[in-house]
Amino acid sequence: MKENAERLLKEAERLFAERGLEAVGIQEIVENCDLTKPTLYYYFGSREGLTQVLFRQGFLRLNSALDTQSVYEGDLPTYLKQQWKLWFGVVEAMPDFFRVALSALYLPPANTHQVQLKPHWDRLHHRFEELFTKATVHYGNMRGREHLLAFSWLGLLQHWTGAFLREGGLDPRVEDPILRPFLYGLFS
Amino acid sequence: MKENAERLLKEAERLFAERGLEAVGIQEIVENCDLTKPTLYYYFGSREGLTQVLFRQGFLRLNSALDTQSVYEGDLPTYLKQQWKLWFGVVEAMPDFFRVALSALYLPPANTHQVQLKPHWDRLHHRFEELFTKATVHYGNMRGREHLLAFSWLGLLQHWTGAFLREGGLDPRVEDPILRPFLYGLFS
DNA sequence: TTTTTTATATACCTATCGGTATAATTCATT
DNA sequence: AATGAATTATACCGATAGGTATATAAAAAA
Repeated sequence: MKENAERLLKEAERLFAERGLEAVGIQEIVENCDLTKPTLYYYFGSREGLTQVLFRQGFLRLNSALDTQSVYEGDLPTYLKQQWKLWFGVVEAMPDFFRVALSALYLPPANTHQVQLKPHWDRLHHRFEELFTKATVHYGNMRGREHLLAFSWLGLLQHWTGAFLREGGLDPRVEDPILRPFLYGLFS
Repeated sequence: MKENAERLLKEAERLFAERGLEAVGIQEIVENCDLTKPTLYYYFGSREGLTQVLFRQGFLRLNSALDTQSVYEGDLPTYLKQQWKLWFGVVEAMPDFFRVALSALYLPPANTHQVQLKPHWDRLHHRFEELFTKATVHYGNMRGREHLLAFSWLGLLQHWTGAFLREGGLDPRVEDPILRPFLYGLFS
């Protein structure tokens, strides 16, 4: 990607993270980059095109990071703990992206940004669901709850990502008291 | 409150819930009520005044509903289950309000609507924290975790409220698998 | 070197935003 | 009936929104 396109994308992400997706205009983005509107429209076509690229890149990086984890092999608690660490590693690496991605989490279905972001969150949910489905081979009692478990797991990650972003980090001592009840829930 | 003021408030809530707080203009609100802008400004002073009244009324009603629960008396799991039911009773009674209140949950701290809504969510968190603090009398092992537990409990409610609003309700059969791990977490 | 493609700027478009000065209307009180 | 307050409408404000027609500059290809 060309340098100015990246600068625009980076600055847009920064501003969106700072004040919200709908509170930042195109004008301000290009001004902060010492560029003009036609340049942004040359690269991204429209405002939606800009946010679309932003979301796609961010979730691609998140998914790639999760992909680095070796395949699940029978020890689900350990696997999830690793995934937790992996997740928050990415949050720490690109906090602005998560601020933006989270900001649209509960937007109404008819909202433009929700329309753009939902597929990405859904893919994550699907990914988790597949994990829990695979795990039913070893944890048969989970059968029939894969969807619910994936949704709860995603909720846990989202909720504590919000906390991470507000407080600039997560006290490592809370990891255990957070994860333990969820892991317990897998077996009961 | 005067009739037209209530109509405006109700219509604003509906539109905000449908498309998001920042995607709806004053003009559209008043038009849908067959009124004009000066009328809205006569009653609410400004756009922020309108949303402020909206949030205040909604959270007042939520808190009032939670207040109907008798004081905690030593059986925390039962108390929380009741509170869960109470909460989702309110969600069902005023879904649009929760759509709006949730939509700003993860907005950046500098965002206007986040600024307006955060105090209300904080008050809820505070309320829950007090509950868990009281409960440490009977559940000493919770001591020192009151803040974390209140935050987790709030997160659980928010997450599943989102699900409720998307799907138009919550399968009562999921209540137990959701609550059980959290309640377990209280003791470990 | 000429031509073509890529990249950026100037200057403008229409629509809408939140908000208001002013006037008219409605309504209760006297 | 006259008065004064409460309520609503007409018509406007400046600012900014997203977006673009057109020209120009820079770089690559011929």
